[in-house]
Amino acid sequence: MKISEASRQSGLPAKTIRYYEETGLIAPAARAENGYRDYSDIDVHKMRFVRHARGLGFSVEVCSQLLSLYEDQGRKSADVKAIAQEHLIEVDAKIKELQELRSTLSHLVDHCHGDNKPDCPILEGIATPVGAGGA
Amino acid sequence: MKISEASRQSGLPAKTIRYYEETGLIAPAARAENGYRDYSDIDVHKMRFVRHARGLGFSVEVCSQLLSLYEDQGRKSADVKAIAQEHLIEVDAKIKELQELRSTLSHLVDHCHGDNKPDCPILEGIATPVGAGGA
DNA sequence: ATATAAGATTCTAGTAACTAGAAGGAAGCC
DNA sequence: GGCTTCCTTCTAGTTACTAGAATCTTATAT
Repeated sequence: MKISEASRQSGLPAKTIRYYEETGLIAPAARAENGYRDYSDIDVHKMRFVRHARGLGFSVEVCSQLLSLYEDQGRKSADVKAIAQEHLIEVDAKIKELQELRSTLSHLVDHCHGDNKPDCPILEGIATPVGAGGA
Repeated sequence: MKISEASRQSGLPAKTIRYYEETGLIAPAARAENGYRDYSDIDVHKMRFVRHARGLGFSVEVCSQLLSLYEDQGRKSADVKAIAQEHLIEVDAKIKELQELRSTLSHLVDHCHGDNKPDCPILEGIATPVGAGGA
């Protein structure tokens, strides 16, 4: 099948498929006589794997490792688990960071009147965060 | 003061200060006779404002708007509040997205034995996510 | 047969927000 | 004078695509 059909079936934009090939995440596609890329169902299956892995927030580089493991019948599930756990830790850290940021932001918003006057606890809070100043 | 001191006091790397100047987020610095950038305490104060705003996750572009409002004595706090609220919505969306992703990831990790055998629910879960297949 | 539209190819460049490094001039200190 | 550090500018690399241009192929309609 041609790239547009592979795109439809995999859920990856055609541009992204070419990009993944160019950067080595997926293997170079077979070529039809006219030079067009020619994909098999297996190719599409791998694209979907990549799309789902990306959707879980794995970097392209890690997706590449996961795809290798997926294709390696002799893999150890421990290797996969280690990668996933490491990612989980990063995700947790990111969530925590965002929650803290959200909390600060939310407090600032709550204290701002939001009227025609220039007094603004949000701007003040940014300029002088609590615990950034005094003794 | 020179850029290294402004960097120290503001918490922004010198490279970042130059970058912010180049991209217009902060005004071009005054120059000493030798051509070195020369900063005042007010400049540093603005840098800190920017650093904190960035720390709250505002984009550089929005930081620029916030800085303008901060410098505008005739501002309306409603304008600031609108910007902050919009950002809060985005942060909430991002947190939700990460939490959902975390949940999926965590389930997959929990079901993987993590041993020497190739059977791996994580890889299977990526290849065929629940609810991606059948009737 | 031809006109045209859709889909394929490649290459370049732009996005966000820096960060690293190179080449070279200036300052400070012994 | 020499050494180290700091300053300057410019270029390029990072992550993961996305948009657009120029060109070629294929399919469809008349």
